[in-house]
Amino acid sequence: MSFKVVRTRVAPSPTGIAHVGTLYIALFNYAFAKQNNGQFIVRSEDTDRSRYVEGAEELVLSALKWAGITPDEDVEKGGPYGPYRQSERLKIYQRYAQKLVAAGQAYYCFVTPEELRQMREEQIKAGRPPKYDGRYRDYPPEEAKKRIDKGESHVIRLKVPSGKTKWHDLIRGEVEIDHQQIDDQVLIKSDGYPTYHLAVVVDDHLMKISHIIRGEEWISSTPKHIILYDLFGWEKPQFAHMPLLRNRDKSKLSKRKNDVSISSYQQQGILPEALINYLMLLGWSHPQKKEVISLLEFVNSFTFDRMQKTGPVFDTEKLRWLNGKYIREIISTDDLIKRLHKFISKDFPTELTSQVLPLIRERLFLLPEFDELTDFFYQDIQIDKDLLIKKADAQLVSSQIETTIKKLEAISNWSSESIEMEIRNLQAENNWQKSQFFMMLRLAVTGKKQTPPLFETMAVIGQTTVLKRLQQAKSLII
RNA sequence: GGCCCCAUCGUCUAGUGGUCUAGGACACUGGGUUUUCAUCCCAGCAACCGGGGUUCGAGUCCCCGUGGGGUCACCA
Repeated sequence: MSFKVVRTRVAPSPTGIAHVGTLYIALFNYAFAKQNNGQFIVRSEDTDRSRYVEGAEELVLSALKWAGITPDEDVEKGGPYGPYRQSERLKIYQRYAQKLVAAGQAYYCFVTPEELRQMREEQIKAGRPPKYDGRYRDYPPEEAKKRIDKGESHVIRLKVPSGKTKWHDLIRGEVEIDHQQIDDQVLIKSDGYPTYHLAVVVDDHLMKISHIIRGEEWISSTPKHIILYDLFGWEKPQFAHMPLLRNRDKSKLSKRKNDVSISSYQQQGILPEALINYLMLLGWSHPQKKEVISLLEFVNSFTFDRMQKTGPVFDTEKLRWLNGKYIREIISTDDLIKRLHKFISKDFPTELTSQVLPLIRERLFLLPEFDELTDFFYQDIQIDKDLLIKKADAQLVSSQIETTIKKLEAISNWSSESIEMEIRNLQAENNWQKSQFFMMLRLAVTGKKQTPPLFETMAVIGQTTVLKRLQQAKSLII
């Protein structure tokens, strides 16, 4: 290996949403580059004008940054090997394609897409594999030039040599593919844009990419790329083909069958750390079996030999657990408050945050759940009368509330400790059933069956409001 | 269909010939703590795709099946 610096890249095509699959691949590229003090690059693969979506580029970049996968070079910040947008590099691809034509390693082809389609149909009908028949392979260049000068539509195809391509894949070991499987690839389309295969090789070489870490779907295309490296006489990068993320039915992860948009996880209140952590665990495992892993730890401990070759199912039930774990154990309180900010209802009284947060933190798995866990602290509540008297008759409940009100009214230092003392004494003195009495109070004071611990909750709600709610509950019963 | 890749609990995975009556995590079930829920703790359920080899010994190596996936575009 004579690449002096490890440089990796991810090359999304701006065709819509920021996809978790892109983040997955980016994560491993980033980690490997950083581990080796190298650079991680994001290149925009926008050579398909028909699928181009305005704004998609920024979407991907901002999603990567949100996740902490910050590129060293990209379309926005540039870098020494720009431009990083393929549509701005058209002349470069043309030049290299022409070199191949001049060397007799590529050729002009005038078959139209319609003719190709027909050709394939006939081949399939005849039970043969659909393949370009190479009819312009040996077409005289002078003839071709004439037709081009007349303005005839054409493409440039690679004259794929016979033989086999073999490479050592960092994840899969030796892989060998016969060139028989490969058509004479189109290098330059009739619109003058390069195809992926030409552009990716030219750019990766020019941008000094040392390691190509990409999805398994590219394995069968790898010979096309290696052939080009060889034809140009360029040093070949290392290849690592990652397992493909799957749907539940094991098919390739798709937006039809799965939530694949990074922004959707942002909106659901998934922390970037949790998402990244979850992604690390798909196909890779920590040598000490750790499961909660920071990006930095991942960068330091990643190795290709711990990669699994099977495509993992992208099943996010574990992601939710990880998110809760980060919320309650990993990130700091101040940090949590910051992240909660855009999810908290505008009516929420900010001054309550520090008191409420400790009470609901361990109940919080997704950031937006904050509101439903805390609304009764500051909003008017609805009390279900039937639930109040479900475990005891109305008369008893009424007297329970009345006595409780008296006791609570008398408290001069309103705190969870003083509340607890009064209420526990009350329960013991009257020998009321604990679960009935406490649940009744909970319902009366919060309107909910499930809340944080009662005394602490009451302490936060405040003496006046608690008493008011108890009165209200009592009036419901009579 | 050709070619390529892959195959351990429902899911994510550990496992690189013997320590595997296969370990962990999520989920699920039961129990404990507890005024509810949640957290936490404990326990349980649950897998080496099948068949042949190689070997004293195979989840681990080889072959054949089977199954799944990917790919065969002027999309990436």
